[in-house]
Formats: sequence, structure tokens, C-alpha cells
Amino acid sequence: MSYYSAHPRFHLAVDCIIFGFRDDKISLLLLKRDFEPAKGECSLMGGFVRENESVDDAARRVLTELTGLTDIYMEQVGAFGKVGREPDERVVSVAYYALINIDDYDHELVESHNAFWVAIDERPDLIFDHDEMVSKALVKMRGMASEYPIMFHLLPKEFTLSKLQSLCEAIYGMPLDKRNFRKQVAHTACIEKVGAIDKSESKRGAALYRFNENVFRKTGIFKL
Amino acid sequence: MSYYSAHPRFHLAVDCIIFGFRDDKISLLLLKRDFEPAKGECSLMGGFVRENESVDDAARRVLTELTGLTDIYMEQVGAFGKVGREPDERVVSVAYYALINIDDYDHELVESHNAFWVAIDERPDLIFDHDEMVSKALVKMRGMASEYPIMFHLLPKEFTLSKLQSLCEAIYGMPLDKRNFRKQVAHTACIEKVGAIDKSESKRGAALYRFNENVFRKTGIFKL
DNA sequence: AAAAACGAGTGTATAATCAACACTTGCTAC
DNA sequence: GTAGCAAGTGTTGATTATACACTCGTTTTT
Repeated sequence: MSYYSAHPRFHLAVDCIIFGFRDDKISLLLLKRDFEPAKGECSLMGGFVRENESVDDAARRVLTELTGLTDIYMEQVGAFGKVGREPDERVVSVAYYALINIDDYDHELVESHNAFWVAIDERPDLIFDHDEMVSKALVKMRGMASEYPIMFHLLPKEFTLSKLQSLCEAIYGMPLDKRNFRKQVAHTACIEKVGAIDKSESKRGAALYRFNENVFRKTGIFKL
Repeated sequence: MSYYSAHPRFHLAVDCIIFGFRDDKISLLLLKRDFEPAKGECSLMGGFVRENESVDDAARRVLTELTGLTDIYMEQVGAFGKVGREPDERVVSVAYYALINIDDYDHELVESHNAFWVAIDERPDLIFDHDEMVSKALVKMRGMASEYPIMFHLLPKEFTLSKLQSLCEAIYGMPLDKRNFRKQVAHTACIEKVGAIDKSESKRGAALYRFNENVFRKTGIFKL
């Protein structure tokens, strides 16, 4: 196969920007690295792509290694391929963002990796080009969220409208009017009242809603 | 550097989705391959990433090899990393789209590569996963075009409003109302009349306009 | 047991934006 | 001089977006 063997080969990695929704803020799951390179600094969770594994699969594997979660919504952010982006060796990395429900992950696993949550606007500096990855992931995630109902991956299956509103406010980075917001939800067929009441966040209790994937697929309508 | 050397290495390629605007249609510059693998079939222009070259630089180099053009607007579409995406060897490819003014490229170079233009909706089947690359590039390009003034890269510096309208129609895939369109242009400070008249497309002649990058940077306003 | 605290829930009026629509102009070619 | 052709030009009605303040139901406090 001399056509191929004439060309160089590269280390290929994946890095995961793991978003969660915590204390009404978009948050990020980061590693405090207790290993080289860049031991002691903060980074995204990453790993090398294996021989017989697609790049997408590598990202899913790495996410599972850290959180224990499978079947998670992920999107590719892009390939990062500058020559000196890692100091010691050339590594090309493909970044992915993941949206997880912060109630669901495996806490022991996360602790054993020395990982921790930070609010997105309080994140520390990260190693290599991970800051750039996070910025691009945020832009891409916000863009997707304004067109497709991906935000529900950040919430439990059932949620109150107040929680959904504060999530939208966190994603779009601006306050929203409560009455206008609820008017829009009322016109969105794929968000339906479940009947139960949540009393954990208020004395009066708030109706619980859920996102109905099937209704969305039929109507294709979603705009919050 | 045993941390790194324990991990496999991969061939890394780039592929270019080269868009142009021809006969009022978005078009694509493709290769009729006179070389292996997949000789005789149609593909995107691509190439392998070199040792001391960033992935972005590889894409720019490959574009220049085919068209002779430099300083071209390009955006990364994403990394394509399925295990069997090329039949003979594993290659991970990063796709980029480029927007070029179809009057500008080096015709001899293009012919020597056996390359040709096709309208986007008349494109033949392409090898490997290049069809998927083109579809994703189109989605991304359309999304960008609806937010940022990238469409001007597809036009000569000076253009008539009729050309600009037919370009928008081609990008968004729908007819636009002439009066509404021109009203919007009139409210877009970064599109300015140049004074000259183009008589090549109509007997009466049409005013020429140009996009003013500086005005756009100041106002940040663009919406067509 | 009354009152205070707290988030849940609810409509209307105005402003802004979008969408639909048809004729006249200026030049050229016959 | 007239037929042909793309360029150019405003108004109206419909839809959508925005601004805004009080009552409800439950719990906690005094």
C-alpha cells in the first residue's frame, strides 16, 4: 500500500466538553490533572483514539470512562490540528461536547478521576488549546439549542417551567420574560404537562412538564 | 515519550468542498479521478496532512494546489473518522469548505487535475463518505451565511442587486421577493452602491454594489 | 390563628417585523 | 418607433415580539 505508507501518521485524541446545568448555570466538568503531561493543571477529559474504533466511538468511550453514562447526546465541535498545540509531541485532537443531566452521573468515577464541576463563566484557564475548544463548543451548543430541542438533555425527564426558563436564560445569556416564555411553551406541542406536581422548589408546588420526542418528530416545531 | 508512543498513529487527510456560484446556482468543484484509489470515480479534492503543517494549513495548501488561489475563506466542516471510511487503509479526514469567486481560479491547474464544476443539486455520487461531507458542508455554509456576510466570497467585488438576490435564493433554496429584498439591502449599511453601472446583464444597466468589510465590523449588522 | 414570605401562575396593549403584491423606467435591437 | 428586457420602486395587512403587575396556594413565623 505504498500510496498510503508514503504519508506521515499522527496521534489522534478526543477531548470532551461536558456540559451540565447546576445552580441555574451552565457548568463544565473538568479534570484537575494528577498525571502528566501538565500535571496539576486543569483540562478537559480526553483520550487517544484506538486502532479499531471510530473517532465518534472514542469520544463516547472517554465520556463513559469519566461519568459512567452511555447513550449521551454528543456533537463534534471540530478537529484541532495546530502543530505545537501539545508541547511534547504532535497530537491532533477532535473535540466533542456532551450534554448530560447532572443528577445522573457516577460520582465515584468522577471523583476517582479528580474531576469537578465549574460554572461556565467561572472556569479556570485550561491547558493547551482547551480554552478555545470550550469557547467553540459553547458557540456551537448555543446555536444548536436555538434550532433544535437539545436543551432537554441537560434536565431531568420531568421539570418545572421555572427550571426550563432558567435553563434558557443560561443558554442564551439573557433574562426572559416569564409570561412571554410560558406563552411560547403553551404553543409548543412537544412540551407537555405530566400532571404531577413538584414541591421541592416552592411551597405552593409547580406543575411538571416533559419533552415529547415523538410529537417533536411529527411537528418539527421547536423554538424557545 | 512513552506516554505518547503507547498509542497508535493514523493517516490524516483533508478534503475540500469548494463552492462557487455559477449560472445562478451553487456549484461544486469535483475531481474525476485519474489516479488510484477509486480511479474513474468522482471525489472531492483532498490530500494528506504533512508532518510540520497544521491541519488548517493542509487544507489551504490543497485548495491552492487545485485552484491556484490563496487567502480564501475556508471553514472546517468536521473530522470524519469511521473505521472503514476508506476501503484499503484507515484514514481520518478533516473536511473544509471554501467559498471562491468562480471568475478567479487558475483554469489550467483545474483542468490538469481533471476537475470540473457541477451544480450542487446535479452532483454525481462521490467516493467514500464524500457525499456526507458535502451535505454537512452545505448545512454549515447555509447556517453561516444566514448569520455572517460570507456570501460575498462567492461574488466578484462589485455585483448587481439581481446577482446578490439570486445568490441568496440559491443559498436559502427559496425564491425571494424583489422589493422586500432591495428594502433590506437598503437598510444594510455594509452594502454600498459603487456608482458604476453594469451593462452586461441587461440593456438598461444595473447599479453595482460592493460589500464594505469595515462598515460591517463597526456595525456588526448583516441579515439577508 | 393571623400575617408574612415565596415562587407559581395568568392577559392585554403596543411596537416591530414580515409578507404579499404590479407597474414604470431606461436602454437596445429589430 | 415599437417590442423586448431586466431594473427599479411603496403600501397595506398580518404576524410576531415586547413590555408590564397582580393574585394564588402553601408554608413558616410570630
